[in-house]
Amino acid sequence: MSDRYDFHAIEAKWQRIWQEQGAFVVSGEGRGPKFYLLEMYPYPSGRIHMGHVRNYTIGDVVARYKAMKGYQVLHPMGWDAFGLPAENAALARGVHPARWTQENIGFMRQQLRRLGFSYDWTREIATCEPDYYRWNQWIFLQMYRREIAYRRKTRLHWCPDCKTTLANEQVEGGLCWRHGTQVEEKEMDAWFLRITDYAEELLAGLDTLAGTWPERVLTMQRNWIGKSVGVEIVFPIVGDTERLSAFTTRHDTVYGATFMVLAPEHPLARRLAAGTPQEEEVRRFCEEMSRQDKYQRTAEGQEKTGVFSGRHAVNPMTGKEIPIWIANFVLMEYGTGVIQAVPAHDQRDLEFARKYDLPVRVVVQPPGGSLDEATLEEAYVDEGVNTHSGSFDGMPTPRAKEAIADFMEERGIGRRKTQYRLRDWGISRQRYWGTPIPILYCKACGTVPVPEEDLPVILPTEEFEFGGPSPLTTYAPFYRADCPACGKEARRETDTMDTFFDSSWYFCRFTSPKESRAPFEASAIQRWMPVDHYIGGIEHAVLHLLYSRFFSMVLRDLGLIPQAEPFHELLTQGMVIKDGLKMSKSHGNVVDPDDMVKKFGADTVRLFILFASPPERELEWNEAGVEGSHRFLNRLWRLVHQRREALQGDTPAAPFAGDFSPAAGELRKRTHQTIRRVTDDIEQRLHFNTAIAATMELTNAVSAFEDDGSPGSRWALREAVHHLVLLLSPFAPHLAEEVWEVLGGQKSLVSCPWPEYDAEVAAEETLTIVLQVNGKVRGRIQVAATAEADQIRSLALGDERIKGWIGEKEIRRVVVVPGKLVNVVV
RNA sequence: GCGAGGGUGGCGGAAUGGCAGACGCGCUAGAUUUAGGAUCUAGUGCCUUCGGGCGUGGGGGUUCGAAUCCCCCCUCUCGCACCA
Repeated sequence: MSDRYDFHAIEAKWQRIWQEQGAFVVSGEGRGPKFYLLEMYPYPSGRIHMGHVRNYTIGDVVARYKAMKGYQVLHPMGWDAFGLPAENAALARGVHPARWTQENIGFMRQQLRRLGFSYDWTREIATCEPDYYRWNQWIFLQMYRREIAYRRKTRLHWCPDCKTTLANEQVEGGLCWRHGTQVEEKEMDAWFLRITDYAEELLAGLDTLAGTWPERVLTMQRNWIGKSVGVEIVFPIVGDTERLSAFTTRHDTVYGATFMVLAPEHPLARRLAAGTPQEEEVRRFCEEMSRQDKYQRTAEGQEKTGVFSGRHAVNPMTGKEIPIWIANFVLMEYGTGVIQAVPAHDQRDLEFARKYDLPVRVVVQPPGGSLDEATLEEAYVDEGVNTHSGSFDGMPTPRAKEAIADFMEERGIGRRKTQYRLRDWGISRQRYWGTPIPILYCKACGTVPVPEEDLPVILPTEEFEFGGPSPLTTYAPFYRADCPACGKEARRETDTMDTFFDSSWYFCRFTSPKESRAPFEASAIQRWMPVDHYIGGIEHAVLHLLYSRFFSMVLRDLGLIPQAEPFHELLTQGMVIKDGLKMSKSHGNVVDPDDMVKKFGADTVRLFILFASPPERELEWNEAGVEGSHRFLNRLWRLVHQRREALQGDTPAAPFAGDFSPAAGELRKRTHQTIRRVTDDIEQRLHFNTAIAATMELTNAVSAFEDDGSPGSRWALREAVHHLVLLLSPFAPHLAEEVWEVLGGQKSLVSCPWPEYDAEVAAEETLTIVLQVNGKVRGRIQVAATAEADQIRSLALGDERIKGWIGEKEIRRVVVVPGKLVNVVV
């Protein structure tokens, strides 16, 4: 053993040994209960970034810790290998997306290996391999058969930079999630997955995840699903056979509906106005609206504008005729694209009514209040008691809702309805680098699924021209096919799948990645699913995590997996920050993990990342802090090196029968207290920063310990260092292994059990009691841990300093908290 | 606007009703060294008349005791955003 901490040599050595031993390979029914630990697999963009390193380091600590605790740990890694950046790279550098992707995977795999992560590399998958994507196609066919996958023509979000359509979830405030480009609208045929069929279960499942998923993610998914319970009310149109249906959650206010409003895109908007004096005005308004950017037009705070359609509807409850308007603030996508406007009880409707001088009618009074419709400035939106509502007068809001809904259903005026904000998931992408959708279009037979035995539909990897439309659309060997039903010529679907399809079930594939007859093997799924602990970035709170939950429900309904929720515990790690900004290329503040590993070693980088901040919080990158972590590892190295002679000998596994000096006893106490602290910090809240701080304190105690050469002293020293190394091994595994070997450890730490603490040794025999007078600290005393409250009380009152502070004052109360403090109130 | 999470030394952070600032960084002084951005030792919240006083975004409250619980306000980050 050299006296220099040669981290390059040490890390390379142990990475080789782990690989040779297959230290992390999982096969068969291993010892112990299962633990499936997964980190979100990366897109092979070219290089690992600090966010990956953080994500995977956190996961690796948990994996190594659980393995030492006796679990059989499944800890796989793979590549989310389809996607647009590969095509962009092809355009920019003339490299085929397949080659670019493969090269990136090769490079990034080496980067991950150099960080010493405990992956079972025999299970590595890449979604761009036919072995993988054929099962995308197979799952798609099962969905098609069950009508979960369907095709329809619709308006879709189109990103001009991606040159493809986007799912609702991929549009953020009207901008492309990847490019930040204004998203356009395009009408086209596309494949959808009926995620809305699972809206209710997706919502209900969130309740079962409370406690194991962050509240933030649950809220985001709840908001995204956006459930509303209400009534769809039918309003006849005067002089027309058409009727208007409007969804509302406030059917209790229907008596106050004094006008109707249609979205400008509503198909009836222009037709209703035809032949009225307003026809021209309506035409102009609708055209102007269609020219405006929809996201700006429908943004909150936008001035409400509209036009009268020239026609009237009938309020089915009052029988009164009410005008039909067309306005910018009504969305065609939500509900029916028509609203009943109740200005007294809806702020938007009130603003609109005041602007265009439409009637306001109060039908709900707050408790004790009396709203005046002539002077009302703010809509009353809370619950109250119905008024001016015919036979429903005097009913409190919840009862009025029930009674009015019943009444409407009996008369056929309306029906109860649950509305969701969630839309079906559009998965068609007009791109090349993705899974081909296994569908054929035959002139005679129509839409025909590719027979399962013909899978996979292979994505051709010829040297195409990239940059324009997908080369699949012009490459005849791909799109030309025979119809499996009639044998005549058919055209193959040339759209590929959204890559979120790939990632919605990859965690299942890891359980049996080589399975060739099915997407995964039943017994492997039984053993390993669900993922016990899933770790990744918050950016997938809605996208990937919602889609994966949906897929799991579908796979369960297909009888392929036992349970619906795929991820038991979820940890969303915080961002890596530098100079107050997210570390990213666009901010120009990127620190390359490779540079750091070269300069300080993988163990240092891992340790710093874990030490600087708890996992769920942001992490401020600070190179001085990295040096601090490096110094700590160096200090530990030197400590072992300097005391090498003393440290070799009987391991603490062999109990020591003799006596310990007071100093040795003190060190043993610290050792066992540290085991307890580190274990609790990992187990209870994954706070690695405080766990590492505890190991630093023990290191300091070992440094300060003066070895008197006696057998007891030697034994206590060895015990401390042995345990210290075990405790550090999940964080800095290479150094720990190397030191362990020096200490005389016979086998790799990977197969060593996590240390247990001895509660008796860890116990404090005396405690420091804080003495307070009126809540202010005025002194401290040492008492035996076994001391009773009465004893502590009299010791405290007898203390000279405390006597001085009490003086002549009258003691009003003495609070004694055994083991903690005494507070004298005067 | 609604929802979630934050605000503690010069910095990252610790303490979840009981000693505020563990641990680390940085800084100061000293030792050692040819030298050091290496190592070791000591110190390091602010004020102080050296008794002590003040201090966890601000204000109020509960309590013997509050960074921690409750109410109001300010502020930052993220998500949703005219959803009927």
